[in-house]
Amino acid sequence: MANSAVARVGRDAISETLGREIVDGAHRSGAVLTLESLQQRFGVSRTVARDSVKVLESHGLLYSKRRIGLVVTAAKHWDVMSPSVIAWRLASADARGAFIELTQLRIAVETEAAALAAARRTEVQAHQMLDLAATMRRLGESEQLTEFITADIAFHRLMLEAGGNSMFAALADVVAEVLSGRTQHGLMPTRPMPEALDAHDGVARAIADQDPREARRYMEVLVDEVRSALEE
Amino acid sequence: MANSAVARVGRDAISETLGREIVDGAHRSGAVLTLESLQQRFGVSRTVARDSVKVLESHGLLYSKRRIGLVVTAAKHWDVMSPSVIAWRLASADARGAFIELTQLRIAVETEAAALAAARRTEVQAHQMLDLAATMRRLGESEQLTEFITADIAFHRLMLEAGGNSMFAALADVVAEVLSGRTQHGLMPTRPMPEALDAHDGVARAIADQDPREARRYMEVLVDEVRSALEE
DNA sequence: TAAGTTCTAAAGGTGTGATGTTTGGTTCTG
DNA sequence: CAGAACCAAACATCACACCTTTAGAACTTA
Repeated sequence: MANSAVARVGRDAISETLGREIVDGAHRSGAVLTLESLQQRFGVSRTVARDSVKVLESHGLLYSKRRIGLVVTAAKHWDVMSPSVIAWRLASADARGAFIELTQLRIAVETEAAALAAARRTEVQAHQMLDLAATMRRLGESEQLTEFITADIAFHRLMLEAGGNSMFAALADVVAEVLSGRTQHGLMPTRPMPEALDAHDGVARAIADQDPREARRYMEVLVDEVRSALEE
Repeated sequence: MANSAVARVGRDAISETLGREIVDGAHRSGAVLTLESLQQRFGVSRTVARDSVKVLESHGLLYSKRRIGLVVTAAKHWDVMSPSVIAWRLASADARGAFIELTQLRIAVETEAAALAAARRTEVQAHQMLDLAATMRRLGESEQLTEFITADIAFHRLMLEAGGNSMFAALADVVAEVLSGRTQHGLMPTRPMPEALDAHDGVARAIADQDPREARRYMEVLVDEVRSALEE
């Protein structure tokens, strides 16, 4: 039953492919596709083509119009906070731009998240944060970069979740992406700076002490470093 | 061809209804629906039922599993930043909780956005911001609350867009929602405080002056007010 | 010539029946 | 009792028919 003429492809793969193409600019805003063309191209039935389109449509990448077809939407209407769109942008030609925007978002959210975490953290979370800060220091000073980043990600995720704001928590994956991407984008020294280690410590202690103001202050230090790295 | 037994309902209305129900907790995490049950309930064909499900699926509210059906996802997996989900949450029983989270997000993003706008604004945007700040003062002092809020929304939207970060710009609608919702949630005095007017002025001037540090400082003033209102 | 009207065909929307595919459960067997 | 074999449920996909909307062409008319 293999289709020899066309690379037969699963349902998700189609929206995945099209999503990447649109975000990548392969189809300009206003460009028109048709279900028929998708059926041809991917060798699938109308049902599957429509399913894929539905996904893209609900992320705002296109909309379908009778008698016209599938109209690609301008970037300003994309659901740019959705994990799928973020992933597509990070895989696009403008990955760097996306990365910078994500970093700016992270910077914005994390100072507030630190303060929130200080106000809301549980006892267990407080201990975990202190532990992670200590781990980061140890790994950072012995230059075990991979393990360091893992701990760093866990630290930030925990902090974002401890604040009790689900929208902040939802950014944990984004932050993880940004943190592990920093090395590729030359935004990270091979050896974590002592100031950064101190600041992580400070944040953890402030959160444990339930001191939002202090937590914010230390997080500002971290974030300032990232900002200046961004401006190079 | 009207279906008399069941209230026949359009395609979008179904995902809308189900989305609200799930977000509202009417279907717990792990609950299972079937396409068949949706067809029955809404009096639609499989095609339409599947379309609706696809939308919910791409926002992470459920996933479909063979031999099982449509499984409602835990809240932590929802695409909580997507405009649809935000709207559903704001229409749910926990609207207040959603509103608070959105406000926290707004607070987080806007300080950073002010600084970004100062760095990136065009000449035209600088003038518009100054104008809007002046308009807000006039309307605020004459207690024209409705018009004031309109100007307020325009001000914040412009600022968010001026920074050039598409993720910040995407929050403009959310911020608009929060700003106009403040009155309903008792987070806003009937007469804008003079300090708030001054701060808006300050932000506008700093952005016009391309002074990120100052823009951030004034925005902090605004945001501090909102924070304290939130803590009551 | 310009403006309005009618018509038509293109493209998505919806409905249905048949068939494929996965997979949780059940039953059978050694 | 463990594991293999089997079954049936529910979604996945396909094919096809028909409905609905609507951009644009053709046509009319002032």
